[in-house]
Amino acid sequence: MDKQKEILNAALKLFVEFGFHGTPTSKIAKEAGVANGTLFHYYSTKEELILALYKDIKARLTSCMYTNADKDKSLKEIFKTLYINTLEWASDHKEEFYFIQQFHTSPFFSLISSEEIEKQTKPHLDMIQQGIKNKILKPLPLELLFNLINSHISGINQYLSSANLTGQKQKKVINESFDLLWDMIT
Amino acid sequence: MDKQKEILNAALKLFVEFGFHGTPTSKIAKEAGVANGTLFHYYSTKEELILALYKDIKARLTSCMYTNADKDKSLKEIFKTLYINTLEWASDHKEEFYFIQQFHTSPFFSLISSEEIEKQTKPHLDMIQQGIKNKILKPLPLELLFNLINSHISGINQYLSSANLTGQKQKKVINESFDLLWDMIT
DNA sequence: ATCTTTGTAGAGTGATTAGTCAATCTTTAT
DNA sequence: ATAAAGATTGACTAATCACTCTACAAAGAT
Repeated sequence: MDKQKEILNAALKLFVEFGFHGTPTSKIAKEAGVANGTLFHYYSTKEELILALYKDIKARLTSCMYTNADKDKSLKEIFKTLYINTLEWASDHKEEFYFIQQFHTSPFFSLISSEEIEKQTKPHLDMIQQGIKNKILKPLPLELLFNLINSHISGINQYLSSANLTGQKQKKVINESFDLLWDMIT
Repeated sequence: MDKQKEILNAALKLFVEFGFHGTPTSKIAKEAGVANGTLFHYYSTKEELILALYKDIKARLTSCMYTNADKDKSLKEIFKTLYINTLEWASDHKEEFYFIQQFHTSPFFSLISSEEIEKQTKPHLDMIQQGIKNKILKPLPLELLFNLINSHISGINQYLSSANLTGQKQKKVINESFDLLWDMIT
């Protein structure tokens, strides 16, 4: 077992349950089954651990999000693939997805450089811009469309989390809610 | 000046900036211009203060939200009034609105009883149900529509927060985004 | 085999924190 | 005017926390 990963796993679990400052590093170490000092061997401060955890989770989400989003597909198909991938990842990684939201409304979010944020959002903004240029998407402000899509996904995820549906029904909701979104922005 | 209100104001400001556990009660007292003990005179624990602040802000939002939402108006008009009121309140009370989101993705949210939550959401769910019954809204699951509307508002608010528009343009965005939402759910 | 680097441990530390308490001040009721 | 109740203070405390430090073990390189 990789102790560093154990630390990240433990931190995720505890942060989601007790919050960032509500989780002492000592408890993280204990939950991970490592000594106190080991945690600080990998992450020299608690803040560094939090940021590393965020980046790790974000990277895993991004990676999963783009699977099967082949460039030869139509824009709508690509959009839909990203949409479905995101919601299914969220459903399979509830703690991780919750952590991202928790992080975004925490003081730690301001520690992420604007370049880092841009690097993450740029591909999506580019896609949207392309959609507008090709007259597929409505000629609304880029950021507005972006926020609309993101919050729509977040809303559907909240619904799926609260209503415990079977895999079949969940897929149906994801598919139909995509159409709602697509109709709204095209 | 009411010291209790000063404490809530200071707590709001600091919680938004530094997070719940990142803000010591001593700093709240100092920011509020009161002694340490005074804070604990009004709120016997920090947790109690956090919950009181949430309930206070939520009550103010709810109160503002329903102004001019007269019952003789059509459902669409009522929906639109609530929509606009919420977004304008959010724009005029950025810290408060941010605090609500921060609270919802914090461990403290689980301390709000389900009755309290239901009391807050019931009126909205009832309105949606009425809309479905009257065949105005699409026959989608109640909770789905509810989450869709909420997250739509949250998305528009995020856009308005980042794009610093003039009052005029902001009103235009609010109005037009309502139409997008309304078309989606009807 | 020996040296170097890296990983791991856990007791220890100084600073910080939520909450207490006894003393004073202010307001209200009679 | 006086008593009772409530408000305010700030020093104090016991607990907790992030982080350090020294010692030791494991692994890799030469």
